[in-house]
Amino acid sequence: METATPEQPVTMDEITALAKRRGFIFPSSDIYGGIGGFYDYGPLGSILKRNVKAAWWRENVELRDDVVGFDSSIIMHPLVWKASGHIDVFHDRMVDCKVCKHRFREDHLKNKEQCPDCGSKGSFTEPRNFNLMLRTNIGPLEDTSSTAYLRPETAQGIFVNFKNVYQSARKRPPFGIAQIGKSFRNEITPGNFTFRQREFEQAELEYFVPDDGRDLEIFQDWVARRKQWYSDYGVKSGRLRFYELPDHERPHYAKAGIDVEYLFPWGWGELESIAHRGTYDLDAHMKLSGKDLRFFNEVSKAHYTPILIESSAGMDRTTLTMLIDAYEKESSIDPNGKSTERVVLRFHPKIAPVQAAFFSLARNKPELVEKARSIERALRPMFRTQYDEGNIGQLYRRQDEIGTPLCITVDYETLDDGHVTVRERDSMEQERVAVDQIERYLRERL
RNA sequence: GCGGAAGUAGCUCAGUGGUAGAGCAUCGCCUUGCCAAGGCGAGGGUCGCGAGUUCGAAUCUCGUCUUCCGCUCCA
Repeated sequence: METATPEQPVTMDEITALAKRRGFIFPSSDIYGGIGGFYDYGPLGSILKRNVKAAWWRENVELRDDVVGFDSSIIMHPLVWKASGHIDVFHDRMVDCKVCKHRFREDHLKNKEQCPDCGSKGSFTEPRNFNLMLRTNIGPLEDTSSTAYLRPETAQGIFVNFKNVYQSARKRPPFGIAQIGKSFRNEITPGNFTFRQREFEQAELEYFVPDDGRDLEIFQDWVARRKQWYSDYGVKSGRLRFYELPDHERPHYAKAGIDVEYLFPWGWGELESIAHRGTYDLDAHMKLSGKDLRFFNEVSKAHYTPILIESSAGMDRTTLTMLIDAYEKESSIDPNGKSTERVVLRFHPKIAPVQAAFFSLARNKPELVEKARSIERALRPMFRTQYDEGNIGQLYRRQDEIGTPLCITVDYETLDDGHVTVRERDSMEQERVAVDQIERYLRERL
């Protein structure tokens, strides 16, 4: 069990408990005992994740004239995975040593009879296939000719549509193609809540660069953009690092690579990988498909394969990061001298599942209830709102725990002076605002 | 995959062979009325699942599944 540290005082127990209690994330198929590596997003979690994805899409597609969006199918032609190398890489034949229980790739063993770790002879199991791609069958016959794979990454859908996209969108390098979608991997050991799942969602941007020597500059520019994005959405800088991959951790064709990592309660974990991939991916598809995916350089009068700068971010991991990073537990002493605790999620207003909650100070006074409900109803088209009623202290705490930035309360005076109380989540400070100004007030703050 | 631990209400747990419980949470009513946990009431569990032993199993036995921790594996 991980321990709380000054840098990351939250424990995963607190996060998973809150996630379930408030309806962010549940184990998949809960009533059947769950299924390892799969999770479901509840009413609040589904909005949170949607908001995270929308924030990524807004920044990397909508606000850029050099990036276009894309959405490819999950199942593709099996040859796609042949060209990408996934069928070979993800198809390792593994043997286990029955004595020391260690597992090895068969093709990595120098001596097929002797275990390199414990020296036992003849202790290996029969080689078994470890296919990390999830498999299915196309058509009703379950024979090998119909085997297909659920994509282990979304990127290949972009590569194989590369020509369709740039021709129809009339783009030439430098330009990017972005996609958010589900991917699947038969992870041997899923774990750490939604961090390592067998079904997960990726946001990938494939940026195609001309052969004019600006590839490393564009790579660095992208890293800076991503830094800014995490910072804009309030991820604490002390819990975020950009790990530069040394030569031996990168593929031979890659000139640079950076992992974006977050300090999770169990340690540093990868959120996103930013990679210089050279011409590797397009070359591979050109070779297997026989299609020409090159451009013509008008200056050098030569054909060239665009260089690829890839950014691949895990949306479930980013959502989990937002949940963990926003989590704070405050202890204070109330006026009666009693120690009291407050759990608050300090979400950025753009990703908070509920942006503004509206209360009636009394639930058994119909005129207050109706007033609060009608204000909430009027603002619902503009903001993510919620109506609630009851003990005011409880209402505030409940909204704190789901990260609602602003609470608006209708009280007895509202009926006389037309003002409501607005209470801010982080400072807990209150101010009176005229009802006819409330929309403008929220617009400035959310 | 290996080792260890744990599965009883939404949550935290009590209950060691004899009619399934508590606190919190949820819902309703009352009360209070700006920073939670005042009153009354209600709903909610084939005790993870399956066999076995027994007159009788949450409890004993076996199997199985799931989760967590550590290792292993893995980008």
